[in-house]
Amino acid sequence: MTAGDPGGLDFWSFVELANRRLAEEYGFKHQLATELLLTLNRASNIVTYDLEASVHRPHGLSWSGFRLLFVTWLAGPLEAKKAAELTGMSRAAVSNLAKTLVADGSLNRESGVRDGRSVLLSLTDAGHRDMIEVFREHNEREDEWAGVLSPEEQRILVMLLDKLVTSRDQFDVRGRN
Amino acid sequence: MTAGDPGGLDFWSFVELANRRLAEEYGFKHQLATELLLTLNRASNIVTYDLEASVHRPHGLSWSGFRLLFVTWLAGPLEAKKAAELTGMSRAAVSNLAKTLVADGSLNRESGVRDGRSVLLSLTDAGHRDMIEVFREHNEREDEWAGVLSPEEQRILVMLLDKLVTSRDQFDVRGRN
DNA sequence: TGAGGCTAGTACATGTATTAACTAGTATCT
DNA sequence: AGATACTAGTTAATACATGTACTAGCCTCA
Repeated sequence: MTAGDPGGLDFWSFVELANRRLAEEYGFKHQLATELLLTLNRASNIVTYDLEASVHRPHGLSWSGFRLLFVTWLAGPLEAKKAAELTGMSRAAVSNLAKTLVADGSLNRESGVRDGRSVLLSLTDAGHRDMIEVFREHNEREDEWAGVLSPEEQRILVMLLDKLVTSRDQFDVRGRN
Repeated sequence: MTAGDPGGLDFWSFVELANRRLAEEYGFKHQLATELLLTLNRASNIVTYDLEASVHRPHGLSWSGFRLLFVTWLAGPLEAKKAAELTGMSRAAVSNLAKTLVADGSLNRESGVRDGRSVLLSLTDAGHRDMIEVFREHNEREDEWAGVLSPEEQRILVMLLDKLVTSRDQFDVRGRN
């Protein structure tokens, strides 16, 4: 083995090991960047997985399904395209998801009047009732997560994450269709 | 429409609108937590998607494929289970992915000697060469992303993200199998 | 030593994402 | 008005992750 016994590695000792080898053996330079993106990715995955498993699946919703209903709930009836932008999904994903949510009875889909191509999404009454309940649980869970940071820390974190993604106009970023 | 014309909504005005309605119309309390998790999720998705589209897909790798090869590269030959822990995937995902990466010729899979149930993953020579090149591009791209924050800000961000996920022992978090 | 329980990995069915190709409606420009 | 280009949405093929159920190997302890 080149890296010693990896049996006891946890995430942080892996990051440390990785950074050391990347720098010393291969001469890569941007270690802090690697560490940052690894940590960002991991934090998001852990939190998302927990919310989906503990809140949404028990209500028969996928994480994506929740996100789509959430923006539809709060941003009023909106076009599928807008929903895709706000949720960060592709238009095709919204189209597919909408189909199942309509079948489940939580979403309405009607053609737009101004633009005949567009589709307006809105919640059904049942969908609205469900969202209030699901979001109640979701919000409690979110608070448990966020609560390990002070409000000040939370604000800093939001600010830094925002800065990270909004400054991306500085280079050519690949986004979804 | 209950929410006014949503046509001009971008992510941040949506968050603002959502928070206002959640608080005023429905009486939900943990707005900062909602904002934090929405922002975290979004930042991670945007950065990940960009890296995958601009670096990994052109090399014929999925994001997950890259992650698996990455930990295998740096943490030496390791058991599939360990790889699952480090990448945050399920064991089944590692098993499936390994199958395709072995077929692609970048990964070796051999049975463990100590434990006959386990499987040891390691890079082939070709896989090793590929990783060096792919990671070079990956690391440059990471640096472009991280570079919009000062090193000090990057460190704070890493620290806060770490605090967020490592304090989770305080409550019962759902993790993958 | 052998029964029961545990663990690593895999196969399968399912769900859901992606891209690319397509349809149909809209906008523009002459 | 008509040709052309563009845009919204859907569909189809494909990729991949999940949970569940299973197999096979290990461990313990009586």
